[in-house]
Amino acid sequence: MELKYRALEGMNDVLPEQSHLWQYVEARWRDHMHQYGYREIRTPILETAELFERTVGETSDIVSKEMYVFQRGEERYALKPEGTAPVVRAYLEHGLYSAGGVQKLYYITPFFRGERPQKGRYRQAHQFGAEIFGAAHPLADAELLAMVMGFFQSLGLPNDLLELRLNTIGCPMCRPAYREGVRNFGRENLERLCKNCQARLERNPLRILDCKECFQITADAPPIDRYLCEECRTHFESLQGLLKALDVAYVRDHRLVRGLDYYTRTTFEVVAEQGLGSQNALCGGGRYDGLVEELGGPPTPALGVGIGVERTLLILQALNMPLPEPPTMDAYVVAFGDAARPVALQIAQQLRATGVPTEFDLEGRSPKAQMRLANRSGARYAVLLGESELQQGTATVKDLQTHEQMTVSQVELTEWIRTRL
RNA sequence: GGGAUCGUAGCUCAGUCGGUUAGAGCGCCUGACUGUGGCUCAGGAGGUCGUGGGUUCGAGUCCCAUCGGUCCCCCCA
Repeated sequence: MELKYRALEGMNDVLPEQSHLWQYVEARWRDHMHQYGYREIRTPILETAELFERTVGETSDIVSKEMYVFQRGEERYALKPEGTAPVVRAYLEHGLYSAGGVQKLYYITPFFRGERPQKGRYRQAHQFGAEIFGAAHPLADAELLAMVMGFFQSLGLPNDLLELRLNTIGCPMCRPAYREGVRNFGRENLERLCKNCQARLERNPLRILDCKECFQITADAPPIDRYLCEECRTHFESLQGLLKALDVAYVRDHRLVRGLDYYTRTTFEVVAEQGLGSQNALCGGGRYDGLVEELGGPPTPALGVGIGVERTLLILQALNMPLPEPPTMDAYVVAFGDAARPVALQIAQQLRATGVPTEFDLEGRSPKAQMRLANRSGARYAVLLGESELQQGTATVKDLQTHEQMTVSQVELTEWIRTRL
């Protein structure tokens, strides 16, 4: 069929047959966040483009070629391409730091990147995010990672099907030296690197480490460990000790540098070994101790994670994890004949008001058709109303599983059904 | 941005070397049952074969273009 209007490339409708699955993982996430003491924050979809240019980085792929930017009057706006920067902006704008102590915030948000879509990658995607402000101690890193792995576990995903990859990328004190080290290594091997990496060697040398094309060559690049300053080194060692104590398995990945400029020290991601195709990262995150200050706030250590909702759903389905059935009706009110329809509607309303999910035919259909719909709705009980019931002030209740029928007075009907569900 | 692949009813698909009114299953609607579902049977609705152009006496089938889906590179959630 030729359609005049269709959803934009990479933008998906979530249809009723899938939406209950979204509700399920969202509910799990909210529960999980509550367990850990996070509170929800919701920020607008639009921000000034500059917010992301400053934080994510002008040279990052996200900003330089994937961000949706448009102009209206003098202002340049961007659809949020990630979740952290807006939360930091709100954190500062409303002075949340003045409450003192650690602030733990979570969110569920769409985000937008103009990429070519493929499995697990869309132009509008959604993420579960969690951010911790004001916690410099590695305890925070450890709790965050344990929280993330615990979330996947709570969805039934065995942790041994996932791989937590962990790295540290140092801080402004020690990273420059490391960047130079990698840059020098790159220059020494310049002609062997791919064109892409040759180009970014000057602007963002660390990115050559996670280039798949240059995987072989950069295997010999210097690891960061001997460049780390004392503070970064002890932070990372302490974190690793805590993870072991918590029995959180991880793999050290020297190449994990990530594409957002604001990260410091800890970086991590969780990849699925099967079920996701080539976009196999379920989540990514890390520490961003300099970001709050970068945006004009007080020096505030912080860290966070973004979990892909679509990818989570994909892997749950691919690995046949337990998922809820779509919700069904409990009752269906059937009217035999036009005279019964208004009464049937009233009774449906009563049932709904007492918390019984109830369906009712809105087309004035035949009894037969209504019964068919009653069956399809999944309702346990069909409430039948015809002339004789109307005269006697009763309803015939049919149990659609056992096929049993009985007469119940209209006054007692809602209570009768409620007690039997 | 580069590449691969696919586009026939709501869905899953068939359609033989181009040949006449384009089919099936599922789903949907109606009836068999003047007030009763799931099974069965009968009937019905629904497609300008993604779109545009070309070749041909004739195109769903061949050619070109274009749009869209899917997947991959890139990048990342």
